[in-house]
Amino acid sequence: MPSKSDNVTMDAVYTAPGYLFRRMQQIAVAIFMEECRAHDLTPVQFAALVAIQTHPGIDATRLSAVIAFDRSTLGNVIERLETKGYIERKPSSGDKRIKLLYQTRAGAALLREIMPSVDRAQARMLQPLKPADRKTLMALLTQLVDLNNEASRVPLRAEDALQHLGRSG
Amino acid sequence: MPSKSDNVTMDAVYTAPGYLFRRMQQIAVAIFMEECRAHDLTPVQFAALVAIQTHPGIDATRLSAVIAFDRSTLGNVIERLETKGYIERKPSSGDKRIKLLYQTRAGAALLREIMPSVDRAQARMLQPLKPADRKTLMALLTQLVDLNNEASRVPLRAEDALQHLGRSG
DNA sequence: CAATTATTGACAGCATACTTACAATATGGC
DNA sequence: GCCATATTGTAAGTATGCTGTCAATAATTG
Repeated sequence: MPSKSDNVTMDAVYTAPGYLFRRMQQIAVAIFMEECRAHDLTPVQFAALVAIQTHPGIDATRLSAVIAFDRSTLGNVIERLETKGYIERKPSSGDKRIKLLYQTRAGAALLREIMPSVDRAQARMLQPLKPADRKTLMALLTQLVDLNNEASRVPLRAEDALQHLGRSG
Repeated sequence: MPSKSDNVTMDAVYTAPGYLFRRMQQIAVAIFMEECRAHDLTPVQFAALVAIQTHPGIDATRLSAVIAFDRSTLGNVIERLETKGYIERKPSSGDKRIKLLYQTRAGAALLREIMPSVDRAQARMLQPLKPADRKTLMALLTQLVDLNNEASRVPLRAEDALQHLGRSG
């Protein structure tokens, strides 16, 4: 606690949860990019590619809900994945507004190849902690993200994709 | 654990530390922006403003080390703070390359006014957890960020600013 | 069935975050 | 003092992440 109420110190930044979350995110991205450099795939593109593989024929709006991504941003991500040949966009026969997303053979191959690097990256992020502490941190973070889901601008809606699978074509 | 080794599920995304860190960062920024909407200041701009108040006459390179920010990004952040009238850039008498950063009266006033909102935002981020769990999470996260400091592209170097105070003019 | 409302994808704009490159300037060794 | 090297700020380019808006199309409702 600072001695004077109007004298802000750097502790107001360094001990703030928001600062630590941003810092950890920076570190996580740096480690991911370092491990996956050879595969030319960002963390976001990886998540999108996995989601498209898991939910073939999903559309962009539902994809954004499945990986808790902003829809506007996702458009560019999809475009990059398409340019690189990892996914395809096909018009829907039922709904002329939407474009269905499918993984290509190259996309599936890339995902197989990159998994070890991704696993290494994820392990490296937590490596400095003792195993028990890693579990504690992940448990608390999982809880917190879940309980704060509605606070983010793009809440996670993992179920929407399943609804979709039951209707479109 | 998936039953087939080549069949990736969304768990590969949802349980990955990197995904949780990104998600938590999204949530933290959303909460900060919501609480501080009236003050027209982003989390990054807030950190920069605090650092400039704490280290008057710091230059951009040292500032980037003090708040663990990319130097290129920081150029734009500084420009926005200057445009809004919260800081000033003055040439250094000793080194013609650098521009020294100072907080304006308006910047100091803004910082005073915004602190309650910032505190509220930081509290809200952790609120869903029990008090004991908040402490545990912050302690582990502080450790992890510190131990992973060198892994990020812009490691935190809090001391550099102090070195600077002892030489420039 | 027609009119309102909602959804979808695209786009423009702002703000981080990082990479590389560059010009101006400092600093070091010689 | 001169030259190789390093530092500083800036800019261009890429990639998220968000806010809006818009047109096309669907779905709903009177």
